[in-house]
Amino acid sequence: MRADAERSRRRILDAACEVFLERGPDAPLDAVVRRAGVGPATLYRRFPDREALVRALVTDLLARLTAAADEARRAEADPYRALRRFVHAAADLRMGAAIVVLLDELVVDDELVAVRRGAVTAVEALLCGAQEAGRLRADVGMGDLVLLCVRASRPLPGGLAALDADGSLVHRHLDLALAGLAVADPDGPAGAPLGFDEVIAAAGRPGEPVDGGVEA
Amino acid sequence: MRADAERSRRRILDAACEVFLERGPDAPLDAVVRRAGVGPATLYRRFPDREALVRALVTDLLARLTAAADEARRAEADPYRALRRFVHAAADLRMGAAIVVLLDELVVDDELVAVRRGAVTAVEALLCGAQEAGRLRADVGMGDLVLLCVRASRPLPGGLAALDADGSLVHRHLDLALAGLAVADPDGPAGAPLGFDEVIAAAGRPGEPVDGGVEA
DNA sequence: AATAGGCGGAGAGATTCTCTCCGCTTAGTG
DNA sequence: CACTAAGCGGAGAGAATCTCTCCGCCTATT
Repeated sequence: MRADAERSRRRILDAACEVFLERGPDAPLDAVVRRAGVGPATLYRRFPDREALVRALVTDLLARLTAAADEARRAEADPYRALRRFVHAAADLRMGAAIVVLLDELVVDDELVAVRRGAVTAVEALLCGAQEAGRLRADVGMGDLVLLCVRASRPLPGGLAALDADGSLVHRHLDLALAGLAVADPDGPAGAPLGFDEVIAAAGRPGEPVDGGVEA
Repeated sequence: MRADAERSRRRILDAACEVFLERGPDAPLDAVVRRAGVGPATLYRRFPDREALVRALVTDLLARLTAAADEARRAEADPYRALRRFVHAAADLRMGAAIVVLLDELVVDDELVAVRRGAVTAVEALLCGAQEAGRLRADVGMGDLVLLCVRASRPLPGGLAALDADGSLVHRHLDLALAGLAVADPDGPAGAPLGFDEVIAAAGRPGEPVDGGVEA
């Protein structure tokens, strides 16, 4: 693959990540094109349809996520610090996008299951490590962690996004949230720990129409 | 105003709140109409244009928010519990919507400034109370609190929304996050406390085009 | 029972989105 | 340096969506 083609591909994926994050998985591909600063033809040549783009984006992100988890595990001896390092990296990767589009827009084929399992395993190792070391409360689950990342990595709505142009606020708020996950418990959070499986289950069925309201 | 008209109005405002929250302030009014289960004419009769709808929604939400803050203050003797009660109420009100649309879509006239000041004052009282009582870390500001509420009260993207159909997860995660704001500090969060004024400033200018990327 | 105000649906006109064709540009190769 | 094949952006057709209005039926209120 030619160098400029690879560069275009990267720009499109990055743009798609942001756009889907901001406007949801149904965002016009037109918006992706504009954000990426490429011509429409370039997108459609590389990704024949929306599904192909989404799939490429998701597998790309999951792979990078797995790599980040492994890196964090290697780089930090203390399990809590490792988890923390990973969570910050995940925020930088805009992990939320992977999850959100993964969820309804795609039929989960074997390849996707495999790459997803890889990511989950790597992150679980971090989570369990921190818990076994007694640094993380026992009543939080993978799902809580994932949702924390999803919420944190979404860009702020509207003009608020400008507040975090350099991405430092995300990290501040992640730290605050992590402090809540650490053992130090005043009352403990309401409800039971949320597992990853429940998240997947919610994601399983292709996003039922959300207009709902009063149908028939 | 006739009873059914009042009911329609309420349904439209509720629907608009959800739709703007999910799809951003540029969401088609068509979608609001569908969600509300009313005819298009009903919306346009009540709110001549998008601006009128947004304005009504924002003032309505800010008023309810102020009421919630006062109620929390009265209902709980302990300042930290009062703050906590308020934050949960704010999440139920989908406070995020008020902020987001307030921010770029509207010219802030005097009425809006007044009602906003009312809300800010009420919430500040809660925050300062909890801090003076030594129950809340001193290095968090109004902006942090507001952004916490904004993040927490947004519906989860895509199919994840189904996870929290009954709204209980929001409260769990708010509790976790609040625990992070409480004094118990392992390291303290990165960065300086975020004030409310900075949030307003970010919001001040009407949402510059976000497509950006490579212009000129 | 009368009536004024309210309601939803159909649809015109404008806008936006998807996707393709085509002539120019650029990266890799000998 | 020249050649060539791959890549690129823009213009634009056709489809889809969105905004907003007219109109005939319905239903609170007196």
